[in-house]
Amino acid sequence: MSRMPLPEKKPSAPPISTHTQRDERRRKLADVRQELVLDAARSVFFELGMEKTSIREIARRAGYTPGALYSYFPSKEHIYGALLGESLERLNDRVQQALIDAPSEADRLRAAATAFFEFYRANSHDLDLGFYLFQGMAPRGLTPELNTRLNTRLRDALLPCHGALQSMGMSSAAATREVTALFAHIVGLLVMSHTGRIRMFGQSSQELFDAYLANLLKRVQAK
Amino acid sequence: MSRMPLPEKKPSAPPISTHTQRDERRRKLADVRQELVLDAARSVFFELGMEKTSIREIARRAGYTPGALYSYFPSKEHIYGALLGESLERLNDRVQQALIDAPSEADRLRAAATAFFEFYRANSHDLDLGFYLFQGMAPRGLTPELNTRLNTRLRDALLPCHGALQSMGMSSAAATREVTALFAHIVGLLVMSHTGRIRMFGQSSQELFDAYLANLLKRVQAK
Amino acid sequence: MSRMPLPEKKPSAPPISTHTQRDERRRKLADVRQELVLDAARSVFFELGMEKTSIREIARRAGYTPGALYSYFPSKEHIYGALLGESLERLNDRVQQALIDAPSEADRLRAAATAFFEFYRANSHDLDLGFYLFQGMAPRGLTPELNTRLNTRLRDALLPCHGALQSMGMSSAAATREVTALFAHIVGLLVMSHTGRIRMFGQSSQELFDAYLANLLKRVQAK
Amino acid sequence: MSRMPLPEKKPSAPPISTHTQRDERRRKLADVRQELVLDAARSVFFELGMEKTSIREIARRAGYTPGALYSYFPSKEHIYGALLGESLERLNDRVQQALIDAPSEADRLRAAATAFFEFYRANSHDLDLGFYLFQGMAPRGLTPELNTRLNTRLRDALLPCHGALQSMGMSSAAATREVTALFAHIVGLLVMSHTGRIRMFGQSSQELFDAYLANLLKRVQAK
DNA sequence: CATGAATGAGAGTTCATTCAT
DNA sequence: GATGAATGAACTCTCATTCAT
Repeated sequence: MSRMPLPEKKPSAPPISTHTQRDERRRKLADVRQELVLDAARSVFFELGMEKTSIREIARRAGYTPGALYSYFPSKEHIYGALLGESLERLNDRVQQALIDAPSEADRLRAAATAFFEFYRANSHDLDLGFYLFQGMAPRGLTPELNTRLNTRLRDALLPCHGALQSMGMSSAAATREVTALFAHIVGLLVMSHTGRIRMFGQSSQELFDAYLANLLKRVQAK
Repeated sequence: MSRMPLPEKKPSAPPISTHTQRDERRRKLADVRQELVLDAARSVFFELGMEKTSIREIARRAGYTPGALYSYFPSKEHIYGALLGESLERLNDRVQQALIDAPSEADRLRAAATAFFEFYRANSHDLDLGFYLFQGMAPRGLTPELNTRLNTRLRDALLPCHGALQSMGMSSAAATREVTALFAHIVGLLVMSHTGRIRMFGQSSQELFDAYLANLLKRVQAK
Repeated sequence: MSRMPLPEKKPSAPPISTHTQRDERRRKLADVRQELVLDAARSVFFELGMEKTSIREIARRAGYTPGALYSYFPSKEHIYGALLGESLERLNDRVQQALIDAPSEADRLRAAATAFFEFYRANSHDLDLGFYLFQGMAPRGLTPELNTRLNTRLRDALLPCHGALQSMGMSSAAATREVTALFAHIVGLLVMSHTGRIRMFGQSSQELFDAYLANLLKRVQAK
Repeated sequence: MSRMPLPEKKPSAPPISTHTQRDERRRKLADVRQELVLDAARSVFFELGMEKTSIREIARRAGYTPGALYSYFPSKEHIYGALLGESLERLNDRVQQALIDAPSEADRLRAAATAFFEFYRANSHDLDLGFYLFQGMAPRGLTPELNTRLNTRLRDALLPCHGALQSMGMSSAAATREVTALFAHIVGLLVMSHTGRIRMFGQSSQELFDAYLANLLKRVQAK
């Protein structure tokens, strides 16, 4: 990402903006402004939820008029796509962070899985984002490229768990199966927590998660 | 209201419509028509999804004008409520059916859980219905009574699993915990199956469910 | 209004319902039920106001279905017409009542005018009724006969004032002028009281009415 | 963004649109269009009356789609509010105009009151506007600020009468009382004129107003 | 007389998106 | 790049009235 400095090039010439330089500046500005729109979108979406989020409101908070947003994103769906992208980056950050001080493989598994669970437990709206966009295999109105990128980042977030399981002696296939199940369990717990079903049974999603994780570890170590 | 019995039949007398008879006929007609509306609603909803379902479209398919629906249901949400109600009845039917030929308690657990899982796997829209209405503990625009009824029926569908677990020696509290986890796992698997995440990992929700169930049984029997 | 008893007529004959008798009975029943509808209409209208009054709600309170009301009144407007008719009867009753113990002509004027004012001050909805129906000279959807009857009863309620003024020496023309002005003043005060304009000026409609009446009396007696 | 000042004028240079100029032009255009909507609204309202005035019809006449009106006004009530605002401005204009050539205080009172009366007599729909919005102290869906502004302008229109009465020796409190009564009388006369009640009594609202005013003047001067 | 299902017209409002400027 | 006016389609819901039964 860093750019090599050019030590000497036309030192006497007045600093004329070249095409590339100007383009770069522009792109940077555009990026900053796009980020501004995303910030607004996130704030709206986190405050009002998916259904009540409107282009108008996002524009208002970003200090733009509705039409302006279409310079940055081709549709509402793409804004959500970008938000989801950011969300997945944050998720990966958390998971990586959690791994730093994990001595054993078992600790790595526990740390990564817990970070994953905690991320979505604490930020339920990030979960909503994913659900909104992944209704059926064809993610709403997104480009296949974006879709692939998002999928990859989701996988990435689960990779440490997979790695740990393998390191603990599991075959890759078995590890994948376990990771998928773990993922599903987490999602299930959180969805049901959101919709109040877990409270209905007098349970706590956290305890249930811990129990699942403990069982998983036991299973792995038993082999 | 009681009617004198006529010892000797008057076979020639024409069958006089009593009040109750007429009322009954009417109620049946009304029920039929309400069911017609629900059929239309279900078809719209299953085809277009919750978000794109509109009163207009339901009415169109039912052969009514939009306003007419309001004779049958006081609001759009109530139509969903009725749909969900039916769905839960079907779910309970399946679960009960599955229990009929289950000799052992372990079989009962397996049968009930599998029926539950299969119901939603095969009818993914029924799962959507529940999600739409249970956004947060306060189901959209439903009366608390209806809400309670729906919750109860959901619980009912899981009761056999709970019973089986207890019969196998679990405490009630532990059984509840396991049932909740089972429920969450099923929901997680199905939600992720819907959204293509499971295929993404090259897995099958059915196999994952079987594995979860097997583990659960092993855990129970180990005690 | 009383009905002559028929001392002896066919004492031996079995009491066969004649056409007229049956019709009479029917009419009475119809009247009773019509009154029931009006009671319901009044209660709705007084509670919810003109705008929120609906045929449905009236029917509901009267224990009928909407369609049934059309047996009694050809339109919503006619129900209002009937309500206004009743209202004017009550108004006349009050005015007549007030006159009973009025010794002098001045007292009669004061009593009648005050009764009129008080009636509408205390029952603001009765005023609304009149306004709703008399939008422009063509009273909404009423028959000319009903309209004339209503106008007559309104006049009747003001007649005592007119009479008193004449008895105090005014010409009929002058008395009419004064009565009209008095009526207008009352209506103005009440309308403005309704809409909060009088409070806005820190005044009370009652005091203003008293002042107007005092001035009127002074003017009459000065002649 | 700053532009180097050119000491020597380039008289041939074309007039460059500055930001402010463009903004101004835009605002003017917007104002014109808003006025267009108001014109349409007024025409609908004056033709069909308040109750039958719909956003759709206003839009149709203004050459817009319904949704477009919401760029100009946040709700139907706000359109009425704007209409009433204009109306009150016109009223105040008339009153001020009438005061110009009034030599004495008595003339001022007469001129102001007559202008007020005449305004509403000649433009009965302006009176309706006020009534629609001031149903109860809380003008429908208006902001408190707009409400206050409207109230103030109404008061303003009556202020000259108040001032004249004071100048003629009345206390402020007494003047307020008289102005309120005058206002009520005018409203009463006009309302009853509208609804045909005054014609019913063979009277003319104008003569009755003159008589009231004459009496008021007499009372003031008698003191 | 009464029902109650149904009509049909219409209400106000919202919103993603477009596009001339 | 940004504006903001405008579209056009859609939304849920309400209501007086009608009419076969």
